[in-house]
Amino acid sequence: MSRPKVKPKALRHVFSVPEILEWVDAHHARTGAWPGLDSGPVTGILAEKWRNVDSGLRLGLRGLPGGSSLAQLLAEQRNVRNSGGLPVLRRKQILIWADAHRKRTGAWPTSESGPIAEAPGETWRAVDGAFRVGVRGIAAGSSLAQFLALRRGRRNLRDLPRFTVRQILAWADAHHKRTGTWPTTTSGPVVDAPGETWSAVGVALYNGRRGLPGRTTLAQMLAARRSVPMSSHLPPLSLPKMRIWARAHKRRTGNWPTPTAGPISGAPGMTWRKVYNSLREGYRGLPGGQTLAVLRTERPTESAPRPRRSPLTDEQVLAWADAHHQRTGRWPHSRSGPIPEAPGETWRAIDRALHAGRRELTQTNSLVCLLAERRDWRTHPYTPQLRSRQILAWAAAHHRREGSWPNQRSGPIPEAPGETWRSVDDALRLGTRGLPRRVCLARLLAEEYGIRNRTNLPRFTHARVWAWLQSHFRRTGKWPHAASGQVIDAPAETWKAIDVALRHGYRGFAAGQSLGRLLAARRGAKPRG
DNA sequence: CATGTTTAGGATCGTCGTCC
DNA sequence: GGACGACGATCCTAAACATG
Repeated sequence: MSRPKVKPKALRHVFSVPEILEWVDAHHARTGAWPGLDSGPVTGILAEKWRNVDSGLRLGLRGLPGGSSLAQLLAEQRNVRNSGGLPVLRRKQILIWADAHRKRTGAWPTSESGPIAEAPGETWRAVDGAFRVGVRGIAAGSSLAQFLALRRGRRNLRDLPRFTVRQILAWADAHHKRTGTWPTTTSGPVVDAPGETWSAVGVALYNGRRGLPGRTTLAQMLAARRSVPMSSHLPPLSLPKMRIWARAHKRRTGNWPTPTAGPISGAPGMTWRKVYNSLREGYRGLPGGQTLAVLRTERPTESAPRPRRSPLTDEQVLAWADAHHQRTGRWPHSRSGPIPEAPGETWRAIDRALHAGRRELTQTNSLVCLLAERRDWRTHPYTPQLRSRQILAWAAAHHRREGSWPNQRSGPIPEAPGETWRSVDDALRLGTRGLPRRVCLARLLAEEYGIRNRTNLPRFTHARVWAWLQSHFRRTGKWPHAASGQVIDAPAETWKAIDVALRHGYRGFAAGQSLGRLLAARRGAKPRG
């Protein structure tokens, strides 16, 4: 039965503001931090705690004037941020900061943009938080992204305009009218829709984004709705016809055509870039490996008999590939250029030789295929199919090892070299690599193992919470509060989480309540001891 | 208990590299 | 030129954390 010892009044130290500031500075010099209420004893003064100093400043005890606080003193005298008395954020001021950020960096700020250069102590995350939660004079229910979209017309990733097939066709028609060609996914920005690109349109069509059904492509759509021939089914190009185009170009401009010479007159939709690509890569019935130069000769040269090339072995090719991998950190592919270890050889030549089974190499699809088989290197066509069962087994292993379930940020999967949790999550979301469509890792784990995640948290109801409250009271004889830890009848829930949900309006509750208020109301309504 | 800030992680968009 | 997986960047909700 020890009672707290109360020091006789006469022995208590009398404080003064300059003296407190001395202690404050000493504390800062010693610890690098400013003292707070929980900083314990004040060094240099016997049995005084910072909490006592604060009380003195607040209540006007021990010779102090009162009406202040430790935090307020630090804010006024030492310019320390006081979370209890932060200045109101003005929307106009935020716009000035945002404009300055954009001028300096070329981009609008986001919540990830860190400290605000023009406002020491402030961060973009805190500003975003103020918009969401509604603090410091700002109404709740918005966000930095929404604010900048409203006031500066910035595109908000989470609120992008929906696409419709009709709209895309109208843009495509305008593109066709203007340029004489139909757009492709590499056509750059959509002129009639600022901010949009044909690449984004293509991805949205294929993956079913922004209101589109998905699983179609720009080329398929234009083939079906505008009778544009699909590039993969284009008729062969004939050398004589291309020579006629080239001579006409020479007559008109004085020069032989180059890949950048633009559209070909008399051949709607055709460009010199397309001709060049087809010659080089061997599309549309052409052999490949040629340039526009072949169009300059009058007669089809029999392309100078190819010098017979020395035989190779798979092992030799693999050794060069290993050297390339060692040097660059990547495996070579058909466009990796010359091979330094083998003067005169290029990866393209090797790739073609492998394809044709020439030069005594084992015939295989390609260089990539050889590396996939012999070096266990994974690339798109060789990415293995995935099975939900396999993914669940990896997840269970992760859980055994880490004590937590994996999510999209969990990094590589040790059981599956080359695989990451992100790549698995992407495949599940898009329904690729043999997986059923439109699931995600979190939902798979929820459905198969009952693992909670942020989007499938059960809703709360007042009735259920009231039942938990009564049960807690029956078992412990006390009513729970926010710090009471786990809910006995629902071990996955905490009283803290329930309190926060009541306050902010999460998980089915309306905002503006609290555990304490709920309890008071219920007990008032039906007292139960 | 109130106020304010930060973290964890789920969802979405768009670009890039590389293959055919 | 199209396909398609990897990846970075964002934006959002829910909850934890920090301080007074």
